Amino acid sequence: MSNEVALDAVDREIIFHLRQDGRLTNVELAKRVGLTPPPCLRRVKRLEESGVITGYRAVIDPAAMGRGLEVLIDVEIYANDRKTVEEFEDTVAAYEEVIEFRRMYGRPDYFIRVTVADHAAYETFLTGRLSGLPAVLRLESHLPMKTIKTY
Amino acid sequence: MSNEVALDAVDREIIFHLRQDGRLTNVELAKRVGLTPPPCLRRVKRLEESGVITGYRAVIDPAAMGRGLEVLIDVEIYANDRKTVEEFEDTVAAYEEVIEFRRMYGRPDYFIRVTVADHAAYETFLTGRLSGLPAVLRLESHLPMKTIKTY
DNA sequence: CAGCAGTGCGTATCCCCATGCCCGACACTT
DNA sequence: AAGTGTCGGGCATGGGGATACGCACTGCTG
Repeated sequence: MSNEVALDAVDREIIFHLRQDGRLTNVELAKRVGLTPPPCLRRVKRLEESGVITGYRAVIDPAAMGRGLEVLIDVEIYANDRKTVEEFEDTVAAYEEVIEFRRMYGRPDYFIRVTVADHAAYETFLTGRLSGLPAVLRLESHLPMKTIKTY
Repeated sequence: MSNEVALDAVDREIIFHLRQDGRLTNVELAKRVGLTPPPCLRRVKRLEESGVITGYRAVIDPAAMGRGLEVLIDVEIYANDRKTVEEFEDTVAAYEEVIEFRRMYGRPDYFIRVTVADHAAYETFLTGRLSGLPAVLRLESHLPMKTIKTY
C-alpha cells in the first residue's frame, strides 16, 4: 500500500470519471477511457491499493439531513496548559455538527466548520457547546452568503 | 425530483452506509440495514430521485494528484463597481487550484480554499493569479498545521 | 368494516459484469 | 538477436446482482 505511484494520462482519466460517478461499472469506465475492461480493472485496482483512490462515497444533500446551514468559525484559545488544549480538541472533534476542524499556524488558532439546521440551531450550538469551553478565548463566526464554487 | 421527503430511520441508515461505501451492492446494503433487496432498492432509488443522494464519488488522495498543500484564504475587495466584482468572481472560480469559493457576510468578503502541490506552487499561485486581480484589496493566507477532523 | 396506500417479502429470471488466462506488441537491456 | 518486463487485448465463464411481479401485512380513513 502507498507505494510511490506515477500517474499517467489514462490513470488521470480514470480518476476523473470515477470522481464524477463512483458507481461506474468497469466496462463503462473502460469504454470511456479507451481501454478494454481487463487492463482498466487492473489500473483501478492498482489505484485503490496504492492509496490514490481512498474510497467511494455517496454525496448527500445537507438540507435533506437537516444540515442546511454551514458556518465557518475562527477560534482563538488560551495557549495555556497542554491538558486543557487537548481536551478542547477532543471535545470539539466529537461534536457531530463539526464537519471540519483544523489547527492553524498563526491566527486563528483553530478553524472549525459546522453544519446545523438553521440559525436557531447554530445559536444553540454556539452558546451551548463552543462558548462554554474553558480553553476558548475568542470565537468569530463567518456566514457564507453565496457559494460560488465548491468541491 | 426534489419532493419534500421525510427520512425515517431506515433511510438514514441507508445513507449512513452509502456514505461510507458508495459502491455497496444493493444486496449487501439491504443486509446491513435489515431489509431484503427489493424494498432496499426502492428506497435508494427514491432517495436518488428526490435529490437526497446527489451522486457518488471516488475519493482521491490529494497528495497523489500533486495537491498536497491546502491553504485557506480570506479576501477583501474594493466594493466598487459591479463589473469588476463579477470579473473577480468568474476569474477566481475558474482557477483549478480553487476548491471552494464563497462570498461571505461581513468580513472577509470572500473565502477561498486552494490546493496546490507545495509552498512554491502556492507562492506562484498567489502572486501570479490572485494578487494581481484588480478587485483585490487584501489577502490573508491561513495555513493548516494539523487536521483534527475532516468530513 | 371495507377499501386503500404504503411497505416489506419471496421468488424467479435474465443479463451483465468481474475476473482469470493467455497471447501479442513494444521497448529496453545485455 | 534473444531475453525480459510492462501493458493492452481477446475470450470465456461463472456468478452475483438488479429488478419485475405478485402477495401479505398493517394502519388509516371514510
